[in-house]
Amino acid sequence: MSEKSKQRKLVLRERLVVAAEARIERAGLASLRARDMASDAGCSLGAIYNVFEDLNAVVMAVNGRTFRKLGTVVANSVADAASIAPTQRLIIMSNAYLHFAAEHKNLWRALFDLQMSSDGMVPDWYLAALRDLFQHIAEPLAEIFPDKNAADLDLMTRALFSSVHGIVLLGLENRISGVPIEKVEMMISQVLGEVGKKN
Amino acid sequence: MSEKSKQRKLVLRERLVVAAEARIERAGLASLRARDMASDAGCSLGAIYNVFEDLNAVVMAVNGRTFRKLGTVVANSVADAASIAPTQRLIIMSNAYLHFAAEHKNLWRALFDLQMSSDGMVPDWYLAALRDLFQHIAEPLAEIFPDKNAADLDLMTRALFSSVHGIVLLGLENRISGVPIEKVEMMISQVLGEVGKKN
DNA sequence: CCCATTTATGAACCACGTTCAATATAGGGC
DNA sequence: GCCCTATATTGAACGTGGTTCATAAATGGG
Repeated sequence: MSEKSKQRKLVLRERLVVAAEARIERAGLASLRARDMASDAGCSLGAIYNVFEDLNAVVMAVNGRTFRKLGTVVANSVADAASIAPTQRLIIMSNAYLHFAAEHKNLWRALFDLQMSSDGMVPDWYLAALRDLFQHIAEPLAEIFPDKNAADLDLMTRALFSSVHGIVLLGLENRISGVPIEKVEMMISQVLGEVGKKN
Repeated sequence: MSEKSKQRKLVLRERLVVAAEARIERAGLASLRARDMASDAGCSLGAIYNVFEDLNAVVMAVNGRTFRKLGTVVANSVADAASIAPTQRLIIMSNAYLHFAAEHKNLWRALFDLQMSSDGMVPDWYLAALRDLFQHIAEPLAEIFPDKNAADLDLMTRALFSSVHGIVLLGLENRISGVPIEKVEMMISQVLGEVGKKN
């Protein structure tokens, strides 16, 4: 395969990912259609399968972008906050997470709605992005609990991430909550604030 | 429509729900097929649509049963625990929630995977079941925080339910955690334990 | 027993992801 | 520039699965 071919392949992949992302963002993962994507990207239906394994792979690529954006947003939220108390930093990051989820609800949901656990193949970038996210949480936690060992810290990191994720998830699910976003912020602060009271 | 007709309709509904439940429990919501359900229940394909609006409605009926079972399990876990400290009661209920989810993973996931928020119609029994669940959580919380008003308690109830839900959700999602169930119990205890330390 | 009305049936319809035989294009040797 | 082969592109066709509906069977009152 010539260099030009690889280049065109890459360009088409990009066009397809952009098209898929726009569709998902606008109308949700469930309404993504191969034929729509193809016409958005200005290629034939079959062309999708020349550059991607299947639709799932396209969505995974979209999820990759989303995950990177999410990571950036969370990291930036505490970038210049070295002097802020660790509990506050946790709350700030969680609020960044909440607002990203609220502003890109459909893209954010796609991160978790796409099932991939079935065949056990989780791509490396997914695990890496998750590790990065966890690392940002573990840091303030290590300040709050300087005596905890690595395993305990890891467990607490996962516990808190999961808690915040759950609050955001159900908070944005209007069938369950119908709670305005400021209330969701308060819920996060409540749970994290209690943890921050040390032992 | 005669009385006998209504009776037969009800019987068929029941047979279909049982068939759907078995399929979902065994292989997950995503693998439920109308044709399979019909042959399991010993009726024709079209008969499904005589007694249910569509497949979604069948799954909603299954979810109704699951939700009732879940409510019973959680309620029973603290039925004879009036003398136990409220924080412990919260932990016991959460573990009951965790174990129900772990033992009926596919049925439990179906509770949340089925999208219904789109057309805003949430059935009454769903909201009622949720209210019941929240009530069980609010009770120990009211003991821990006797000074909080109803609105604050409600917020904290939702926050803690969401937290536990998130921990269970990501804890059972092997792509993210791969954490054994005892560790998930520990995470729940950690988060709830901190809250239980009062103010 | 007959006819009207209700109920059940499954073949057919449609939407979609995916495939693949047919077509178009590209590239290299002369 | 001209073939010819290899590679890439295409979109019609296939398989699957939810849903519908014309037709057939069953039901029940007179």
